[in-house]
Parts: sequence; structure tokens; C-alpha cells
Amino acid sequence: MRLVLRHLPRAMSELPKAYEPNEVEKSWYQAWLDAKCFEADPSSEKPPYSMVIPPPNVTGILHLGHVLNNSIQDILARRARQKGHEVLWLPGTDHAGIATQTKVEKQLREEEGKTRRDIGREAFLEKVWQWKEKHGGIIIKQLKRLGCSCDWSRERFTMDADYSKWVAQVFADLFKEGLIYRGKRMVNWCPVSLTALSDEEVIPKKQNSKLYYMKYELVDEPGQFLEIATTRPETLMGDVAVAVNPKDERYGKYVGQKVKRPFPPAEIPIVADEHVDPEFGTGALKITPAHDKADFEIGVRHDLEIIDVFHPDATVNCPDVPELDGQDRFVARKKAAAMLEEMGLMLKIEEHENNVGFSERADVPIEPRISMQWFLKYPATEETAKAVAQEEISYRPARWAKTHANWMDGIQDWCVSRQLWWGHRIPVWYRKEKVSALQEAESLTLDNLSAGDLHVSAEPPMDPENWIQDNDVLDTWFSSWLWPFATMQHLGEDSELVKKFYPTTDLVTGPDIIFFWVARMIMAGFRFKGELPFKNVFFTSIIRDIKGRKMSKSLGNSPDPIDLMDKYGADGLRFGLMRTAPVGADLRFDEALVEEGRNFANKIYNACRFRRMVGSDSKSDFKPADHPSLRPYHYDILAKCDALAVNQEAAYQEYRFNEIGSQLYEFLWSEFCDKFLEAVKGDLREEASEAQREITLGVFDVVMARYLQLLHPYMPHLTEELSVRMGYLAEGQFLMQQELPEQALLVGVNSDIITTGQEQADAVYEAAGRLRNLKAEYRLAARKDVTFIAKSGPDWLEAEAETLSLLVGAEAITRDEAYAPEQGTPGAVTSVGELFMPLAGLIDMEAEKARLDKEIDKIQKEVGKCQNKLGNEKFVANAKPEVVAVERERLAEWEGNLSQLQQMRANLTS
RNA sequence: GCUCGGUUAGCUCAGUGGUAGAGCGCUUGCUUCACACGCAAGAUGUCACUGGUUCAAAUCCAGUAUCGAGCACCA
Repeated sequence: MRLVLRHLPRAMSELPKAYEPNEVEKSWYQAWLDAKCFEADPSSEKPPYSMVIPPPNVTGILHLGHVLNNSIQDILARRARQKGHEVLWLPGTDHAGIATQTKVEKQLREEEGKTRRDIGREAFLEKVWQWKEKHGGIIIKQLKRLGCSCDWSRERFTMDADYSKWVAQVFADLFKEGLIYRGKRMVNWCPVSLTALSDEEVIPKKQNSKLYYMKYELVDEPGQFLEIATTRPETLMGDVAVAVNPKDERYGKYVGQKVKRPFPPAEIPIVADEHVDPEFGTGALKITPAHDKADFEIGVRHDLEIIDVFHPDATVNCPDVPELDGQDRFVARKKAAAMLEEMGLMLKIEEHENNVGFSERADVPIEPRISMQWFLKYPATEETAKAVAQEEISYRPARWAKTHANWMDGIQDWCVSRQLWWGHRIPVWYRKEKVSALQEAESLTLDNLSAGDLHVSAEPPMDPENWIQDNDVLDTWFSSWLWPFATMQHLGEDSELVKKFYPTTDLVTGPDIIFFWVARMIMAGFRFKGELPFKNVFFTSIIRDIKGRKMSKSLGNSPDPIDLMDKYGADGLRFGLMRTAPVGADLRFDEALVEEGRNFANKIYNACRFRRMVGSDSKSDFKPADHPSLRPYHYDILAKCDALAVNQEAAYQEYRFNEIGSQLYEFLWSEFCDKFLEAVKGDLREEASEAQREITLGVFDVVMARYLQLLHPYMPHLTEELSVRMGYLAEGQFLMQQELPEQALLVGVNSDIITTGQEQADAVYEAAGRLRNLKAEYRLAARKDVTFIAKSGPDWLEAEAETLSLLVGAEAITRDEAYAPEQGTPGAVTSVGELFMPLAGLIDMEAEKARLDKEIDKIQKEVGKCQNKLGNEKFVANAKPEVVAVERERLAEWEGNLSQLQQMRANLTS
């Protein structure tokens, strides 16, 4: 028995005037879960559709970026179900190494005043797992609140035991292949997290720094100095040379000489290197190979010593200079500058803007540092670049393919080791006899170990007591890049799931992680599964605030989606966001968008509420073809609904989510409510015939039932609710499980009849607009007692006169071809003929003259434009025939209107 | 420096060769028997600039200006 039955007994008309989404959304979500609507069946005969969720950080909380991203995925999943696919949307979370470890360390510090080293690796990991258990479910709950139809029975976590097996196995395979190696290299070091980072985790930021000009004395020419500019005097102790450009004539004579390093005192050589830019600073560059990537390379070229003068936390490690030893790098910078000043070696200090790399997570400047790390030479780079370039994987918008290509071009080996504890520990063991202490293992090179002393495998050694495991863990992304298949398949098994659903169909993610994630997943797909992991990648907009700034906690400009959902409903939030989400550009978020979404939900709800007030029995089995003659408004709305279905499909094909939303909005609000519903209200009044009433209710129900289905991916809860309440579903059915019918609503109806009906409906709607306009001009908008007289018009006018009156808010519209308007009677040329508004006669003749003159003027301009165009021989010769035909029709229409208006104007003055 | 994107109504954005659009905001009028989270009417544009292609350019091409993103450099 369905939970939702408890909704049914209450009549719609007893419900509040405004839709209240919160209860409805929660109970429907639960009903879907209870009925296992989201679970994928690998044995299904239906064609597969699959996606994997970009796994959010396990301890993260939902932000608007997630809302946009997951709304899109939910829309795709729900639409695919409606199109008859067996859908797998596989959810899960990411362990997020640094982010999570940092949070737990902070808590440990605050609550117990301890560091992770104080309590040790095992106890610390225990705490992280506890934290994960406590906070890990939050974002999943939030995704459920949003209505995401993920298969929660298959939820995965990147540190699940079998997922971890994949990670270790992949590492071992790549190591055996020679693509993973260990070495001492210059890496990006985070002095707060105390770990190496990949290039992608370093964010360059513009900084207002200082450029210090100082001088080093030449050893062979006392009293002579070489001037050097630097932004980092605190690394001076690590200087091992000064470099100049070999082509720089100012310094050529000094190359090969030595200068005196001020502290600790030393004599260091002057070398020539192409890297040095003679234009910058003084053209002489101090070389600190231990603390700068470029300096390191120069050091290698000139065989220079490497002197590391920092501890891992970026405090100075230089006992020879006690003034600086132990100081933080930024304190040391000022102190070193002061010391140079005292020694008379400082020339000047200039303001200088430069880029400094910041640690993505800890938000402090990274320190280039030489350390022993594990690196990966990327596999399958050629296939990956080719697959994207040749659109075997299509990127949408397509321009991101170029960004992808640019990155692939200059690709550097990936530093995959992290000096953290939370993560997948590197599956490498060293024989204890050879390596007695972990500290030694860190400085060990693999070349010094024979094959028997090294164990690299997904399985630990059989005799663990004789081995020591590598201390480091892997970069989080080293597990994420396996996500599309490691979530579907245990290592070494060929699961039903992977057979049915891999490769996946679509991937929806942000363009900011093309390098981190998307490109790497493609490489892993090729290398480990021999094929592409997905066919289409849809990149979402990046959400900014209304001023165009990135959303961030520190700016406080990031609204909590849960608050928004409480206020406007999940459907309102989804719809508001989707309707304006630009295809290519950034999205500027404004709460007004969500308000619009809520208002729209309310509009639909009220249209249905109205329907229930005039009759509680559903007529969704109504067949237009069974009725020989419907009213024009019926044909019109049925045809527009059929067109909507077609247009929706076209827009889905191109992932044009904003257009899909606009179509849905336009149809319901303008076409269905403003036009159709207003036009047929008369059919539902007590004095209307039973037959007419039945037909109108039938048309309402078939259109609304179909519309709710089309809208369902965007507003799943509301549409499910209304479909049940309106009686459009059989007992036990869910809207989300109904396939979209292929048949049009107007199937079997003669197309000429439809066209005629639509033309008449159009004419009436257009005329209603003109007459309302006329009333408003004479400030009669609110009056209902105005009668219009038609002096001309089509033969069907009388049949529709009552409807037109209803739409206009008029007493009546009567036909009188002999009618001779009194002077000053306002009139208008409409698509249902020449109409006059006698009530206002004699009121203001001058105003009427002015109004007509203005209108005539406007139309004359249009006529002129058309005539010009049609008078252009080249236009008539070259333009498409249908374009010319349209132009001719337009001219004829304008001219007809013009002559009628001119006649009316003439009558006024005669 | 390289690459990519934007510039259309007061605001946020659609529009891709053939009559300039939406939502919000604004003005005016409405307790119209679904909805004020609403109804009706209205005002508002040198489609950044300059040139080119075309019978026809907001739309295609080239350049300029300007804003933004990414990459490289950054002593």
C-alpha cells in the first residue's frame, strides 16, 4: 500500500490557496525510496542509461554548485527513465584526504590540545573514521532533500575495502609497468598540511610584495659590488651562486668570478644562464636551488650544491645564523632585510606585484621544496587526447575540449604521494633488514634495493613482521580517477552491473576539475578498461553571486541551499536555477530566481486546484479524435502541448537545460493559464451545456496529465503529487515510472481542422489584446459593461463572440455591418474585424484622433519597410521563397489594416 | 605573453542571416467566483566600437576597446 494514499481523501478545493511544498516533497521522496523506484536492474531488457555522481567530499555540505550539478543529473536520469531506459545513477562520496584530515586535526587541537603525532597514526585514523561516520551522511541527506533519484542501494565510498583494493592494484600495475617511480624532486610543499601537492592543487594569487635590491661584494675586487634583486631575502642562506644572462654585456666580465654571500659568509660563483632575464631587476639573479623550481634547474645545469634552509613547516633551519634560525619564513624575511640594511648591503626596496602559489586547502603560500616522492607518468595520454579532439567523447560546451587539449600538451608527471595519514596508503613495503627505520625509508632510493627487498602489491607481504610499509598515502584524485568502474565492479570480477552499465552515458561536472578528474578518468578508462569511461561530458556553469564574485564562506555570499529549499521548496530551487542557467557562461545567482521557481509551482498548483473546484472526476482518458468538433481553444492548446513534447525532445538532445525550462514555463503560464483557461472558463459555468463542460474538462485533463509528465524531471515532487491528486494515475503507479507516450494528443485528427482551430484561437487572443488595450486607453479597464460592435469580421465571429467578451471583460460583442459609429467612437482593427467601443463615444474625440494617427503612423512605417524589401529585386531573387512569401503576407496584412484605420480616421472628421 | 569566453532593456540573461525577446524591476489600473507567489495594459534598446562579406548582419569574417577565466612567467 502506498504511503501517498493519505493525500487523497482531501479535496483539492479545501487546500490552501498557495502550494506548500515541504511536506509534499518529503513524503514523496520517502514513497519513491520505499517503492525502490531508483534502483537499477542489471537484468533489465531495457537499454541502459548510466551516470556516476561526481563524489562530493564525505564531510562536505551542500552548496549551490552541488545543487546545479545534481539537479542536472537528476533531470537526465528521470528523463531517461521516461524514455524507456534502465537507469543507473550511481552515488557516493570521496574521502577527500587533505580536507578531511585537516578538519579532524583541527577538532583534535581544539578539543584535546593535541596534534595527530601526539596520538599516533592508528588512533588518529580511528578518529577520522569516527568523524566520517558522524558527518559523512550529511551531504547524502541533503541530496535526498533535493530529490535526487540516485540508486542509494549502491552508494560507494572511495575508501570502501574493495574500492581500496582497486587503488592498490592500479598502483602496483603502473609501478610494474614503469610508469610509477620514486625520486627526489622539486615539489609544491604545503608548510601547514606538511605534504607535497600536485601542480593542480596550487592556486596562483596576485600579491603585493616587495622587491629588495641588495649588493654582494666581489671576492677579487674588494669594494666592488654586484647588485641583485630578490623578493625572498630569507632564502639567502641557501644561495649557492649568482646567475646572469650570458648575452648581458654588463656582467660578461664577472662570469667565473665569485661574490661574498653575507650570511652565513661564503664565497659563491657567478654563472651564466639563459634563463636569466636581463630586463628584470638588476639582471642578476641569486640562485637558491633548494627553494625555487627555476633555481633548482639552473643548479642542475651548473652542478651546484643544494642547501635546504627551511624545516618542513617553513621555519628557518640555519643554526649558523642564529638571528634567523627557527623563525617563520615571513618573520625571517623582514629580519634578513634588516640585517642586510645594517650591513650596508641593502640598496632599496620597491613595491612589486607578483604571483605566489597558494595551497588550495590551507590557503598559505606553498614552498618549493626538494623531497622524496612518488610520481606517475600518465598512461594512455595519446588515446585520451585523441578521444576528446575527435569527439569520441563529446564535451559540452565544446570549447572545453580545447582547455583539455592545452593541458594535455604540457602535461607533467603527477606527484601522487602525500605525507598524510588519511587516504590509501601506498602499497609498497621495504624489507626491514635493509631499512631499519621509517625515517630511513623516506630517503631511500629504489635503485639501492634489490627486487627481493621490495614488495609492491595490492596484497600485503605474507610475513608482515619482516617488512615496513611506505609511510605516505596517495593523492585523493588517485582514487577518484577510477570512480566510473571501481564503483561498479569488484576487482577481478565481471559484475552484472558493469556489463549492463559501463561505459557510462553522461558525466555532469564543473569545468574547474577537467584536469583534476575528467581527463584522468579518461586515461584510467583507457588503461584499465580498454575503453572510454563515458560518452558525453556536460560542464555546468560556475555559480557566482549577483556581483559576479565566487561563492565563498569567507565572503558570506554563499546561501545555504537547505534554507532555500525550506523557503521555496526543492522543486522551486531546481526550476529557478535551471531555467536561467546559461549554457556556456557563469551563472549569477539571485534569490529572485528561486522565488520565480516557487511562484511557478504555485501557478501550476492553482491551475489544478481550479480544475478540481469545477469537477472532481478525472477525464484523462479523453480522446480528442472521438469528438468531431472541438472549440478552437481546445485544438490550440492540444496542438501546443504536442509541439511542446517535440520541442522538449529537441532541447534535451542538445542538453539545452535553460531552454527546456523556458519552454515549460511559457507553455503553462502563457498558453495554458493566460489563454486557454481564460477562454474556456465559460464552458465550466453552471449555465454551460453538460457536453461542452465534459469536453473542456477532458481537454484540460489530457493536456495537464501530459504536461505534468514533461515537467516531471524539473519538478519531480510537485508533478507526482498533482498527478495523483488529479487522478491521472492508476492505483499503485508512480509518475516517475511512466514512460512518455509516443502518440501525440491530437493523433487521428485531421490537420486542416487543427490548423483552422489554431488560426481562430490566435485571432481571438490577438483581438482580445487589442480590445483590452482600447479599454485601458480610455481608462475603462475595470469596467465590465462595455459593449463592442463589430462592423466587419469572419463568419465565425458570432460563435466566438461570447468567449471574446469573456477574455476582454466586456458585456457583449455584437455584429452590425450597417453600424455607423458616432463621431469620436473609439475603434480598432483586429484580426476578427473592425470593432468599435460606443460607450466611450462623445467622450473625447480629440484623443481618439490622436490615437488613430499614432497607430496609422506606426503601420505606415511597417508598410514602408515591407515595400522596400519587396521592391528589392535581389531580395526577391535570392531570398528563400518562404521568406519572400512571409514578407508578402505581412505586407498584405499591414495594408489591409492601414486602409481600415484610415477609413475610421476619415469617418471621425467627416 | 598564449588560449578561451563575454559585451543585447534599469538588473539577470535568451536569441545565431530575414519584423529585437523573457523574467525581474518600473508606470497605470484591478479585493474579475484558481492563483497578489496573482490579473490586465504600458514605457524602456545606436544589440560595445570600426571596417568587411551579403539583396539583407545582433547573428558570419577581421580588427579595436573593455570585462572575465585558464595556462605560462613571475628574481
